[in-house]
Amino acid sequence: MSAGQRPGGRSARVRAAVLTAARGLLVDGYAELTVERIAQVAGVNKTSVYRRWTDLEGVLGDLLSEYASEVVPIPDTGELDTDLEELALLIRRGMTGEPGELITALAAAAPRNPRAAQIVRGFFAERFGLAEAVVNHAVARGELPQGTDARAAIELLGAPFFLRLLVVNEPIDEEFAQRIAAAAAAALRSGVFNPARGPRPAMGTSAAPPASRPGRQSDPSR
Amino acid sequence: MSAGQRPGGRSARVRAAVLTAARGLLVDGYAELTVERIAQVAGVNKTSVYRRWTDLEGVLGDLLSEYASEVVPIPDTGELDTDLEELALLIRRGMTGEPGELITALAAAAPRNPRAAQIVRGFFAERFGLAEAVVNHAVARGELPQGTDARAAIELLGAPFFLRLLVVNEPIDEEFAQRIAAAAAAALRSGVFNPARGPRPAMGTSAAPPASRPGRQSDPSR
DNA sequence: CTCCAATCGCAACCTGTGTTGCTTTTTGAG
DNA sequence: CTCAAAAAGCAACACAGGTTGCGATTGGAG
Repeated sequence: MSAGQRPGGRSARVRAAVLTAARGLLVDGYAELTVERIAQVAGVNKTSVYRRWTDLEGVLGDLLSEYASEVVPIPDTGELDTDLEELALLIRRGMTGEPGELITALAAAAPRNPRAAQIVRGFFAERFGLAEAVVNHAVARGELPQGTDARAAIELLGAPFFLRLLVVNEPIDEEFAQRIAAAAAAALRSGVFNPARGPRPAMGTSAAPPASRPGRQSDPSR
Repeated sequence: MSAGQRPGGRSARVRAAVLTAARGLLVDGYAELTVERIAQVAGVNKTSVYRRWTDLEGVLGDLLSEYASEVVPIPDTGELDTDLEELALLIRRGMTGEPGELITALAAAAPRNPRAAQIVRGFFAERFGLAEAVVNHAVARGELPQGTDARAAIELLGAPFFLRLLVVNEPIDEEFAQRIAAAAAAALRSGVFNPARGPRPAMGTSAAPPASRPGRQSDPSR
């Protein structure tokens, strides 16, 4: 066996040039981003880009995987509230600036591009999985009951960032992050994510009638 | 000088045909959706579509505005928890099936298409605004303190649905909706959404400063 | 019923994305 | 240094999305 791939000099140079160019163009927004322009800026022929990455989204995926390989320091301050706050601030940093653009672009491509969808899904599956440690530590510490649904809690914590980034397009500042963290902490402590109680919060009064549809408007019209 | 627009017979027929065709194609997913195909299915020339709607996203926007004009019965059961649960189930219904595809498509187009972004933003600004009533009612009822940030609470409630719809692509079932509602209720009661800052026990309600207009924020920084 | 403007259909055309076949350069083992 | 394979460059092309100009239809006021 001989002659496998060959990531030697030029190939590496082309690859680096393309990724750098893509990164540079990305800050001008996804709207301006196109394979041809990337190739042009990189001083490379567009066929090279298409052959190596297939797609614009392939290039973006490569960029994202650089972030994915960065080690994120999952907070472990010894207390749930501060851990959650640190985590929220971390998420915030990963959602603003360049990585934010990257996520936006890939998320936008996802509905039309299965590979892009896969990339996004995989990335956040991993990230969320790591973040669950914050909740699990609190469980181990006795701050939260055993069996707390860490995944659901992390989803609750992360979701508002996506809402602002992808839909509402409002600024994501530190105060916002802090408030989300506090909300997640409150939800966690309320026992909502405890499998034993089910979705019922059981705060005060259990006077709610057991009717399946307690409200008055149940409108099947559509 | 007369003759304004003319939404008479044929125009109306074309419009209806296009929207129906778009709706029909949408269920096969956004990936299959294109102006040319819509025109073809509608039995209409593509130029007609482009002239009237400019864009594929324009057509989608029209479809969405049909939903927007539907009256949504904001829950008012007399209790915060059940109101939130009803609301969450309502959101769930608006996120699954056809409207879900519609939202997905428009959100995906948004980063490249300012008009699409505007449509999505406007739609949810209105919807969220209506939903705030649930929180405000609870405030009026004394279940929550004056000045509770209804908007933030509704964002917290809605966000997880978007996360699942747009990035993680996981099923959005009723149990999920119920749990999110419970989490939002817990966060609300914890006082996280009070302007006073810091978690306070709810229900207390005495130290409310004499704000001139209850539940009205004059300057949401823009 | 008549007639004009609004609207639609049609066909040609422009543009940018992505593909293909082939040539040229580069790499790295022998 | 030599040379075969790998990768990049180049140019022509295919094709879908979108635009434009013009003639044909149609709606509705008079």
